[in-house]
Amino acid sequence: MNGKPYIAQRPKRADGRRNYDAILAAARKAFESAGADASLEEIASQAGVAIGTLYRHFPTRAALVEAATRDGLENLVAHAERLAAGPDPLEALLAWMREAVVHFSTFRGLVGILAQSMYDEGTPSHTMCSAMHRSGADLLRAAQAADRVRPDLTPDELFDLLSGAAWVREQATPDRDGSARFLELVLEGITTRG
Amino acid sequence: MNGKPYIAQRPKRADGRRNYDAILAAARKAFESAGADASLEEIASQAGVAIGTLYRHFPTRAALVEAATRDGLENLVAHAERLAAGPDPLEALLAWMREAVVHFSTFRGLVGILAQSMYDEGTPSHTMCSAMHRSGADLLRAAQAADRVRPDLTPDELFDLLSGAAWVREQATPDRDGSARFLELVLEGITTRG
DNA sequence: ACCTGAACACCGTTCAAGT
DNA sequence: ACCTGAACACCGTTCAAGT
Repeated sequence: MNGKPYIAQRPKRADGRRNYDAILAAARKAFESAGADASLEEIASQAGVAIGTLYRHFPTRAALVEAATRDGLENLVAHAERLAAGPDPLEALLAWMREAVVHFSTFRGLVGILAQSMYDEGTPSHTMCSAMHRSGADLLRAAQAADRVRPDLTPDELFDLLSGAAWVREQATPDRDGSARFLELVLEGITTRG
Repeated sequence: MNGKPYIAQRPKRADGRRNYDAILAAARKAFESAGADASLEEIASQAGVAIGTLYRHFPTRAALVEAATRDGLENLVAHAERLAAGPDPLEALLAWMREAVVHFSTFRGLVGILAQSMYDEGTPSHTMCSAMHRSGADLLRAAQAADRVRPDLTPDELFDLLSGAAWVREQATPDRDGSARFLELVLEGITTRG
């Protein structure tokens, strides 16, 4: 429909770059403690800038969230490539799944944003999400080719399972995090048994 | 910590009851279209009452959500009892799980509220949630006693799986709802195979 | 090119005045 | 016992004025 979604860019001028970095650092801290709907005014004030400066660099909340989580998604993609080179395609997939669940639940509300991004091209994180989606799909295909995962499982279904696990983790309290067990149970359902 | 959570009560006076019902109807509609964080002012205005009247009946958003979903949870408990009387304990559990997932995802944000209520006694829906939790646990225990479900699955784990499925459904668009398949895959992981 | 902060809009929440 | 709506607070968002 509309044009390309706005992707935040690190400014070239020194003062702009300093503020950009300070806002991102404050945003990550705020998201982790208050979730994806943390107060933008609070973030600006923690970063020591006026609210207009935050909006100049990140015109929408989605752009700020995307910038704050870009590194993590890139790491996930890079790690998938390293894992794909390993000997055991099932172990590679499982290790990546565990890592993905942890990243998806970095802060409350993130997994919902990622799930929407996956299927909405109008979203800042859509491109990164698609790349990550492809990484996971590649690992899945390899594990299926080796007859270690049921052949009828699609990449979309894999991501529903991962997102569900991440959501459980996002809801968890330190004393009660069911996401590891959740993933374990899911794996029982998708791995092939001899 | 603090006293009992406030549970909304249907008033005795006719005008109060009329408003109470109108607010609930408007709230259900608003929650379904805008999620659990729908505008309260909009709900009051749709119900034809002043904002103060909404607050008089439902002093917190949680109280309004609880009142709007109380019937559904009661039905779920009642249905569990009927199912428990049936001949096949696995079928009973599965039927109830499917129904629970649908109810948990009545509107965006509900499953998160329910998940919190399950473990936070300070919440209006805690009592209802606990009753529902017991219903599910009973069906689970019966299916395990019949050797149809893995014996090491706990009720808390069952609810994590149900909540994850409901969350996937909550995110879904009409053309893409992966929750049925999600549940199917989960069932592969928890049923015992001969 | 970047920053500031006042200004406006919207919504949640409370409460004094009413019937 | 219940209703009304003004009042206050808080936050998102824009924009004119500045460097």
